[in-house]
Amino acid sequence: MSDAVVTRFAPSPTGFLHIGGARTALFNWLYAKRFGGKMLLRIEDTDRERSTEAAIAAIIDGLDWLGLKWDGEAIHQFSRAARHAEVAHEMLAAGKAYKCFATQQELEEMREKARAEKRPPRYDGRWRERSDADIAAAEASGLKYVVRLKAPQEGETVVDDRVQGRVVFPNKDLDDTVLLRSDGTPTYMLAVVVDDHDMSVTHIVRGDDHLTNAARQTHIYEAMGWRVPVMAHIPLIHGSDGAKLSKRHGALGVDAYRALGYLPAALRNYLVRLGWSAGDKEFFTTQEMIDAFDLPQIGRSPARFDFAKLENMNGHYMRATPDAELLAALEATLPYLDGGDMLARKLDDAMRAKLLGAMPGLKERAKTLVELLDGARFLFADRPLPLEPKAADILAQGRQHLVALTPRFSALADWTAASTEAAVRAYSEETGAKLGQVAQPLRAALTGRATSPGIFDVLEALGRDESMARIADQAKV
RNA sequence: GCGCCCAUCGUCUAGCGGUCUAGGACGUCGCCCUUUCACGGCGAAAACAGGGGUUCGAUCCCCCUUGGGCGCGCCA
Repeated sequence: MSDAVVTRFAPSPTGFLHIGGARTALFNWLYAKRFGGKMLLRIEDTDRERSTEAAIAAIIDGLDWLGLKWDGEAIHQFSRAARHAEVAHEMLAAGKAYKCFATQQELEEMREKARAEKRPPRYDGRWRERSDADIAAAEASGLKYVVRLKAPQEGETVVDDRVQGRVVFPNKDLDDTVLLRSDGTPTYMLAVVVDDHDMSVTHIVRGDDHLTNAARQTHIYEAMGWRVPVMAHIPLIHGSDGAKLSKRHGALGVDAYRALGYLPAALRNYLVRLGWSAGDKEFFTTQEMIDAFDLPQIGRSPARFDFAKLENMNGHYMRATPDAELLAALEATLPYLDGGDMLARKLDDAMRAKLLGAMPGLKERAKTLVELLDGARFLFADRPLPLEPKAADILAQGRQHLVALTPRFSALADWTAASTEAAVRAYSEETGAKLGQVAQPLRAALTGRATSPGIFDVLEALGRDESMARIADQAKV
C-alpha cells in the first residue's frame, strides 16, 4: 500500500455544476497534481428521486470545459448500494449498529417536542438498547426498520481538519445516524464513508457545510476500524451580499460562465484565488498553480464572488492569448453565445482571415468573448450597416469628409493601415481638419458605431472593396 | 434553540509579536497617452468590528460582545 495521494470530487447530480463545486473540484485536482496523486470522480446519485442523467452530463461537461480531468472511470455511487448494505450488516452483526423501528410520525413528534423544550432536535435512541426479543417481535409484526449507527454518546469527537484546525464536537450533540433506510438502500452518510474507504481516498477536500458530517462519518470509520482520511473543509463561496450563493446572484452553473464569455483558464485563476493565496501573486499559469498549491494557504473565512474582478482577469487572459488561439476559443464558444449563430453562419476562411487580422485591436477592447463577438460585429455585418444613434449624429456632422476622401482612397496603390493613414493624414493637413473630425465619420460609416478599434486597422481588416462600398453607402445620402 | 466556523480597505487578500506612517489586486476617482473606445503609465481616497486581558510591545496570542456563515432529514 503506497502513500500516493488520492482525492475525489463527489458532486450530487441534482443540478448543474455550480461555481462552488467547480472550485472544490479545482482544489482537489490541484492537490492531486501537486503531490503526484489522482483525483477520482464519484457521482453521488443515491437520491433516486432527485438525481438526473441531465445533471450528470452537465457536471461532466462543466469539468471538461474547465479542464479538470479526473483519473479513471467515474464511479456512480448508487451502483455500489449492495456493498454499502453489506457494510451496514457487518456493523449490525458486530453490535456497532442496530435496527430502529421508530416511524416517521414518531420522529416528527420527537423533533416537535425538542423544539418546544428548546432542545436540539435529535433522535432519542429509543431502539438503541432493545432486547433481541423486542426486535424480533417488531420485525415479526411486519414493522419497517432503518439501521442506525450506535454512536458514542459521551466524550467528544475530534475532526483534525487541515483547513479548520482541530474541531471538537461533543458526542451528546451527535445522534445515531441512519445508515440504511427502511427500503434497505444506503444513506449518503454510509455511502460516502464506504466509498472513500474502498476507493483508497487519502484526502477529502470539500465544502465546510460538511464539517458536522465529518464528525458523524468519523464515527462510522471508527466503528469499522478504518483509517480516517485527511480532511480539509474549505469555506463556501458567497454572493456579493454575503449570503450563500443562489439564483438571485445571477449566473450559477459553470455553463453559464461559458455563455457569459469567460475563458476557462481565467475562471480557474479567479477561483483559485478565492480563499487561497500565495503572497501577492494574482496570476498563475496552471503549472504555477500546481506548484504553489497546498492546504495550509487556504483561508478559513468565506469569500464573496466578485464579477468585476473575474471580468478584469478574463480581460488579461484574452489579451495574453495568441490571436489564432483566441479565434479558436471564440469559434468553439459560438454555440453558447447569444447571437453567436449569426457569426457561425458567416464563418468561412475569408471571414476567419478578417477576424484574425482584426484580432489585435479587438481583443484589447474586450473583457469577455461576448464583448469580443460584439466588437467584431462590424466585420460580418451586412450592408447597408445599421447605424447607432451616435454614429448617425457623427455622420450628419462630417459626411463631406467621406465624399472628399473617396477619390484619394481610390487612388491608393495598395490598401493597408499605413497607406490609408497616410492618405487621411494628408487630407487632414491640407484641409486643416482635425484628425478626429475625419476619423469619426469614417468610423461611423465603416462600423456603424462611435467606437471601434483604430480606424486604419478597421480599413485594412475590411479590405478595399468593402470599405469603399460602406463609405459610398453613407457618402451619398 | 443547540453545535461548529469565521471577522484586515466596497471586494479578493498579504501579514504568521517589534520590519505596519498595514502591502498587492479588482473596483472607484484624478492626470497622462490618444482618431473613438480600450490598453498602458502615473497618482489619490479607502481597512486591522468593539471591549477586556497577556506582553516591554499587539493586526498577529487568550476571553467576552457584536456581526456574518454553516449544520442539526429514512437529502446530499
